[in-house]
Amino acid sequence: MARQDLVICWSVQLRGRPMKVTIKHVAELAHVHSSTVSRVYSGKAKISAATRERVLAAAAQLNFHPNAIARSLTTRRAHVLGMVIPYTQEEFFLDPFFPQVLQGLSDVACRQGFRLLLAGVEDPADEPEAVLQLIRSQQVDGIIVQASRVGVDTTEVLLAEQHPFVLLGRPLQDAPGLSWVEVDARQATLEAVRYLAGLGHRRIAFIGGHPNMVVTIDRLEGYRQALEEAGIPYDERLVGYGGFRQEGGAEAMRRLLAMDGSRPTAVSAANDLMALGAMQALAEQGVRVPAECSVVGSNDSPIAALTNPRLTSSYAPYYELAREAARALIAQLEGARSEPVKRLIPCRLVVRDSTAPPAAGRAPSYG
Amino acid sequence: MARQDLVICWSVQLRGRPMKVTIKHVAELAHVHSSTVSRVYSGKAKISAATRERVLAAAAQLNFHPNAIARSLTTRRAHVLGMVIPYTQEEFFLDPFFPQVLQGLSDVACRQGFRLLLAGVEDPADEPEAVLQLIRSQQVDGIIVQASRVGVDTTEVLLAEQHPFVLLGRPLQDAPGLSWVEVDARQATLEAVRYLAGLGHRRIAFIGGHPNMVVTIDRLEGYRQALEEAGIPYDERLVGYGGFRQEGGAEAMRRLLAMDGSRPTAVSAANDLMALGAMQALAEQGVRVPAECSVVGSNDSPIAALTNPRLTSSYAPYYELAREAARALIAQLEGARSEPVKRLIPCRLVVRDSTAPPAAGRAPSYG
DNA sequence: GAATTGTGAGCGCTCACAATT
DNA sequence: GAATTGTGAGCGCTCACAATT
Repeated sequence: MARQDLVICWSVQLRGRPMKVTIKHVAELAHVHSSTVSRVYSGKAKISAATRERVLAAAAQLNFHPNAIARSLTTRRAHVLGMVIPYTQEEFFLDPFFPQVLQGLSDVACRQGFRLLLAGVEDPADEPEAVLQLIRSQQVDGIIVQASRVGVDTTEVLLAEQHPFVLLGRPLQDAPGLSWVEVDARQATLEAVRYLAGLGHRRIAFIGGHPNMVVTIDRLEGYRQALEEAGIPYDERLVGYGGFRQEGGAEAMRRLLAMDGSRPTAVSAANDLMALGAMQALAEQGVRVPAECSVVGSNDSPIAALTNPRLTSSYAPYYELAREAARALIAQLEGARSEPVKRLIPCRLVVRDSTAPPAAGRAPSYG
Repeated sequence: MARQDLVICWSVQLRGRPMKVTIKHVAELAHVHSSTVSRVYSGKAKISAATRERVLAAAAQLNFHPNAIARSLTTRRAHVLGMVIPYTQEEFFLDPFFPQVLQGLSDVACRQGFRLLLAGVEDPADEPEAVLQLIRSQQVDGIIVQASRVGVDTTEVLLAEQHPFVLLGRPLQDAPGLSWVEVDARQATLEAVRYLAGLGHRRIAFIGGHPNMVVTIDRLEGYRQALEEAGIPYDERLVGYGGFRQEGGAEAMRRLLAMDGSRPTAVSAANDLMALGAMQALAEQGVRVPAECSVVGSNDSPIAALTNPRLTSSYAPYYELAREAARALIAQLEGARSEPVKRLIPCRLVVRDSTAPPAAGRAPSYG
């Protein structure tokens, strides 16, 4: 190893930064043209074994490593997928959504030779702007956009400017060119409530996150469909919202418990934190779970198996969701004219100990 | 808005990819030289108000956005911090460590104009190689390296090649030039065990993660120090390892419970999952927590407040840790010759319901 | 003629220096 | 002379084409 050479190279400075070994230095040492060195590293061109070896030997001697930035500039491909993350939003990092999505994205991206660029935004209101800036800067070839965090106007600009992107979440308004992937929240809530009805419950409450979110609309649709199937009339007093937080779930549950005489005997919550909040509120009032009230969560976060009683919850395959998103995005990047992907991934109810048939003694009253 | 112009621009293709609007197009339209446009966007140079306006108007008309890749190539700065993530390691994504670290990194990075590049590795054994490749490719200006995941050889290469990097975690072997940040696991365990001893416990067990990890060595040191302070002799039979997983914690606890006559009355675990596993094993054997055995976790993950009984745990400030790491890394990048940072961040014991004085009836026997 | 290698413009910026007002 | 703008080489690669064996 020519340590000496390296030190000499490093001591050369340009604009205050150390000069790096380039393809030209390698070419010189190997007595070939720089394009030949380029061919060895780009992989696709055919190079004689002898030349390749000479080049690689020279590269090793000089400790040469190709500059990905320079390559990106000429190929117009960064091999990077982008995502904007609202780093001030605590709940974003508490939810299993975030780590599972990043794991799924890394997985597919890495296998296909892509990396992930995360751009933080302090103010969630800046998220649409950050998305546009990131993709326009050409640092990323495509971008994963969280549908619930940008408006229709942003997706319109992305489409108009022909940027490759995939929405994580179903958009409020679909459009022909839009690609999106989402967990099937409607089906998840449908199955959860259907399961509760099947156990014999007739007064089943629903605790959603934020009323205006698409996922909430979807869940509510599943809820109503399950009621209809079971011949249970819809009662809007049994619907509450907890903002996806534990305390919000507890408050919603307290309001539900305040309706004496027509209290629910079961509740389906839009995430596990709110379900835990509901369990907490039930415990406060001395209502036993599941004997006197069944509770079902959503998304099946790791905590669901650790609570007491262990929480029945519908598993949301966020990992798989992210993998689909990355696949769809890379397909857009590689494929000439690929069809937009619009995909709902099914959830699966995981039955544990927080659900049981209604107590015989507590006959539900029909509104 | 010259939509028409845009469409014309886009229709121009180069090597199969759409031709983007560049600084030259803007210069032409604004009747200035391209370097003037560059000055407007680079910010630092002084430009007359009139020229700036003309340039910005032209840029807006053409929907121009600077190419960050090209800028990086000339300035030799990507304004990106890198990190390698082992995406096949389930526990990595289950632990609060990962989301909290990413939140902290995003926070500091974003405020300083940096982004985060994540490079996935399938096989954890490839992590050192991936770290070197990422930083050598010049896609990132500096890199956050997880100390427990690379060897001394990797840090030596990073130092020798003068790459800016900060270790997340205390290295096995420190070196003069190394910068690292770590949560003070020794102090955390010291306080936890000191607290248990203060409650009157004399047979206190310790459940570590993996025996060979630096963090485990640190915790064990804190454990022994606390015992010494309390005048309790060290008994190696009271030390077990659970691999940071719930089931591992349960198994370690079962082994501890098998020592009849000299069972521990308290246990300190190196993370909350193992503490929960221990609680599960205790429940299996009908040992009540905390009445008959106290349990302390580590890191204070969100689940700690949700278990039954709620878990006493030492809070590990991973968010702050990541912020320190990012700050130290950016300081290296900006500062000429900054001192290496070697920083232990204190943890804080959060007392909840899983700890109590030992039961009077169960007199501990002294090994 | 087929396989391999050389040639040199170009990717879209920035910066030192020169020229202009 | 001070403030602003133009000039053009250069960052480190790749790719179409030409030249060579």
